[in-house]
Amino acid sequence: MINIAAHSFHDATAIKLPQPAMAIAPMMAAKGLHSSAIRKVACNETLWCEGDERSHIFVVRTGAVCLSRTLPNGRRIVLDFAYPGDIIGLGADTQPCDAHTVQLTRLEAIPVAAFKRAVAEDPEFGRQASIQVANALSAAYQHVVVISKLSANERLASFLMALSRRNEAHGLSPMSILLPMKRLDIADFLGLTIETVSRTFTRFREAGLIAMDQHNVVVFRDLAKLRALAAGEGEHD
Amino acid sequence: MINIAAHSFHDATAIKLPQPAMAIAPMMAAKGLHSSAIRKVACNETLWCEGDERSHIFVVRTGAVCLSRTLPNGRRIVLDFAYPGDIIGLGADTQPCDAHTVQLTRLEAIPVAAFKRAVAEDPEFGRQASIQVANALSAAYQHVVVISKLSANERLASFLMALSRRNEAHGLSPMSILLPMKRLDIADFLGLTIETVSRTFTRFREAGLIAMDQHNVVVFRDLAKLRALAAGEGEHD
DNA sequence: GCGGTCGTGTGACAGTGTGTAACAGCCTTC
DNA sequence: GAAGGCTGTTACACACTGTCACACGACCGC
Repeated sequence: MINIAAHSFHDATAIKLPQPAMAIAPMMAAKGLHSSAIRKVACNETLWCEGDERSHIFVVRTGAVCLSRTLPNGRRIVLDFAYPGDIIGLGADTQPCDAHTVQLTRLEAIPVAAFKRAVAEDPEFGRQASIQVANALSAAYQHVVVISKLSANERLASFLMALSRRNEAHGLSPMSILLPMKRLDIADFLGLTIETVSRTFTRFREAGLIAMDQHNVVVFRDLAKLRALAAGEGEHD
Repeated sequence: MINIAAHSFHDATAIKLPQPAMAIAPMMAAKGLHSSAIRKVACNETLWCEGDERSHIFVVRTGAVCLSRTLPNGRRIVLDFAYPGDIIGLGADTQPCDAHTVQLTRLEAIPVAAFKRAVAEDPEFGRQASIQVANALSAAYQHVVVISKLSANERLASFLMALSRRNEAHGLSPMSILLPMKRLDIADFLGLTIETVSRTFTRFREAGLIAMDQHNVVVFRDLAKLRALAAGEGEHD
């Protein structure tokens, strides 16, 4: 359930935070762990459920994965999204959340046994994995901040800016992003309803902050203002 | 910033989750790490700030510590509380949050260097520390759930029941708890305002769910209903 | 005693976001 | 091309929580 990309979800405190320690990815490649089978998974398929014994570590190749929890009465919370390049399933032996695809997704599946062998052989490898978990924790803290103290406008801006920064980190343009998930997933991630998300998109369009030709493509028109919103500097105070 | 006790903040999903792996505490004792100096810290003192290099791992002996983040505009979010027996400061080398005391607190301070030596000597020790971080992540996920999907009533119930369970786990009565922190800390932890927290306490009293002679002592009168509330089973749906 | 601060509790009111609903656009299916 | 399902958008009344204001008690120094 550890999601390296989660670490990019830092707007309010982006400057202070350590860089995502991606060192583990090349280490995994060097160990031949990437030779594992590649799975092609349809949209809306469950990878694991909360409480499951962890069986594999997954590396997302294409598509997107959604990490969530569900309350007894059916209310769902999205804890994180995993995008291509992200590693999910690090951490404890018992899954702390559900994981399901939100698109047609290709994954590399690394059996936990193989992963643990690699850790046992090379302590540095285990150390890198721990750093990823610590980064995920820091990202979860940031998620708490976003949900508990930001307005709907600020939350959506924070979400969009995280994706923009992710694009930038991957050598793509930060001026536009592609939303692989549905409005409901965004709403459940930001602790809002689907209607509020929809309304906020509309407000951003009307205010000239963004432009949208399609439902899943966002072009940024005023990155500075969006970043200020995302950092919680706008509106109140 | 890792807080073992945080793990007890699981009401909605308590059954599914692994037991707090306290194995690391006796291991630390066995390694003589506990021989470190004990610090007596006044109320409202800062132990570290977000972004600081980690210098010590702390074991709380008495009192209570509050882990928080602050937004650029001054809005504060409490991420967790650490109580006697809890270990804080595990995880990454850069602190992901602030830490300050909310009471007169006695702490054992273990220098990071000594801790790292112990990890290098004994991989199992490092593994136990990683498990603590993973547990803290699971607790942070639960915090996201509480804040994003529960009502004010449910949030406060969730908080009170976590403390009740903690008492139970420590061999004390689950029927009453002591609140070491102020209303403002509780409010910032639950993503509410101090007024809402105050009103919710009053509502609980009037509904016969709790009794309070003093501001910081809560006696539970209807644990079953409170637990249902905490699990998000009450009210809506 | 007095006046000050701090923490807490309570009331009136406003505002944000929600719930419910209807509707539009796009896709698949027949 | 029509029917139906899914996703997204918009409108409006309502509820919950936040904001602002003030009262109360405990504690402290004068």
